[in-house]
Amino acid sequence: MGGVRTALYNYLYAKQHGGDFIIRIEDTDSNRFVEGAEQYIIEALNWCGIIPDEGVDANGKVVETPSAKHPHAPYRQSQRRAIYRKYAEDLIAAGYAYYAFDSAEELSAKRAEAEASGQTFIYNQTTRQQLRNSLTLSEEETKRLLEETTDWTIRFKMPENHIVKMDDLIRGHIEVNTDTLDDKVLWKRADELPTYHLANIVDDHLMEISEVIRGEEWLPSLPLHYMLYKAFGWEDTMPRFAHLSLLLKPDGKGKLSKRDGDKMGFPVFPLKWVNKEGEVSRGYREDGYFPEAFVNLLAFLGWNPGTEQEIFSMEELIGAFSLERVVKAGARFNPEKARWYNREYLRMKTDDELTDILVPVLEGHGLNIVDCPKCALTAGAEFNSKGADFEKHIYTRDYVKEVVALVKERATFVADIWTIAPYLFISPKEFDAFGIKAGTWLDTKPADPRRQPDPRAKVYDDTLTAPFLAKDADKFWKDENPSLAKDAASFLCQSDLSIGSEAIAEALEEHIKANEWPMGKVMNCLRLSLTGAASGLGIGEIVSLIGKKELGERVEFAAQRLG
RNA sequence: GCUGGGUUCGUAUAACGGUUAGUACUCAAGAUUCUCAAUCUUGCAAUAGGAGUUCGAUUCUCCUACCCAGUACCA
Repeated sequence: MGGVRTALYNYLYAKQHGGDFIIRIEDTDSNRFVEGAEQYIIEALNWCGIIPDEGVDANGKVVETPSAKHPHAPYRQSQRRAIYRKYAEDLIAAGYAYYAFDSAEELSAKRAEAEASGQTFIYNQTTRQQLRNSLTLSEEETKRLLEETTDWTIRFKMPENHIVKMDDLIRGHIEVNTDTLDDKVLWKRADELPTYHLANIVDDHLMEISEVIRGEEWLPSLPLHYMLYKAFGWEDTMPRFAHLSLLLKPDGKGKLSKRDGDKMGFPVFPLKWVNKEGEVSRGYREDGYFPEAFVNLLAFLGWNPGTEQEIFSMEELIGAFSLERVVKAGARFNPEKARWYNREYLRMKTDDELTDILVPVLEGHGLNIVDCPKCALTAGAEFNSKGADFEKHIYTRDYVKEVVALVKERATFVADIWTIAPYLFISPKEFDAFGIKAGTWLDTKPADPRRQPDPRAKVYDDTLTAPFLAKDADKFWKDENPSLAKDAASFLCQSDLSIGSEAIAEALEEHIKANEWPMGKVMNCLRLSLTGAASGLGIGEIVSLIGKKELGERVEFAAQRLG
């Protein structure tokens, strides 16, 4: 999420200023190569609608050879090896860097030693004179080691007592004394690759990068980067910098990590990711978020337009974004608000768009959706007036669309439409004892389906044959006069159901009142019979969709089952 | 430890020296309804602490506390 947000801000900034958004793969650590990571990044950005102008071709592949559209290729630093060494050597020739021959083991031993005596070992101007490098060794010795050993490095020679004056687009002016900095490794002989610091500065220069918008973890390296630009003599074309605060975990302390998502039940990855060990991290895409909602909520994590508008399309974001309005403090991610954003976007979608997404979900639950009634003829479907065959589980797309129109205002994700009202597709075979005990006749409230996956939905998937608790049935069927539900149902069967759900409900209510039946009880018993649950859609709406035949069968089945 | 950055309702944020400190999410209550949602209305809730500058500080300065990052031959 943090990475996508950083990319998004870069993209918005670039597009707003008529610039290009370039993808460069900074893979200079051969030990940390992760199979598939590069493709994942490109796919994730693509899903978000962040389309690079340069660096990635139309097929989503990182460009390796220069062309008019991709003049700075290759865009993988591992394929730019040849470039960096020259620049590192130039730095040495100019006295800004030196060869260091201390092995990684020697250095970590020194660090451990210093730590044991309560101190910190730093490779800097006070220690470099006691270490093995081209500053302390003779020229011949240096030359010999360069040829005979393969694990030397090139380090930046940080000057003494120099105040580096920096400007950050978000944080303003910052000053740091070089005495607090160390001699960073710029180039490693072991894998013939530069470190981030060198590769980044060289490539940003070569690729004519004008703005660097990156995470706050880079702020401590900024003075080094300033010094490098100065050493190269590139100060005039140095990019401007902006350091973004980090995303924090929803509770407690620290920055957002993969584990938080697992623990709190929300994704921290844009797309599902499976690592080498087979560990699965869920993704926003797979969880049912709209990319527009994801982008919108990410944009607002650490930025705001200063107005009260909260819903922004990518186009609007490009217009409104500004680094001046990026917040300096770390932003804590709020999963509730994330869901709210998705709900808002779901409501903005047309019924057709939502239906397109819902159909595969329904098919995944074993339902058959056909585009037209005629298509189903060969399958032998017998549709009700709305286009549903409950026995064979075949439904027209138009029927699905009606369900979408009816249920979407209660849903956060498209898949919720099924979870909220499976009974609009499948006859309930089991009845929710919890629902019977809840509702009006006993004083407990059912769980809010918004907050949790509705446990009642499981009734349809898992427990079709689970026995209904006899004492609950007793309570329901005998004490609450639900036989009136049967009478109400037979009234409906004799009525015209093509008059619309509101008219149906109205007629039914009049009938109940005329007979002086208890309204709430009759209605709720009817709902339980039709849906298997004690709460949900309006009776008129349900009846209008499922039709007389299904209505009669469901009430009859409920009476048998619960009676 | 050191260096740098940060700190406004529970959360995201607004107010860039003068406001009854606003908005959204969450939560609570009410209206509505056959239930549950949705919707509408109302409500709860914050300037980390302390000095200073100023007629006046959320806003500027300093100190303290706390949080974050860096301190790798990682990015």
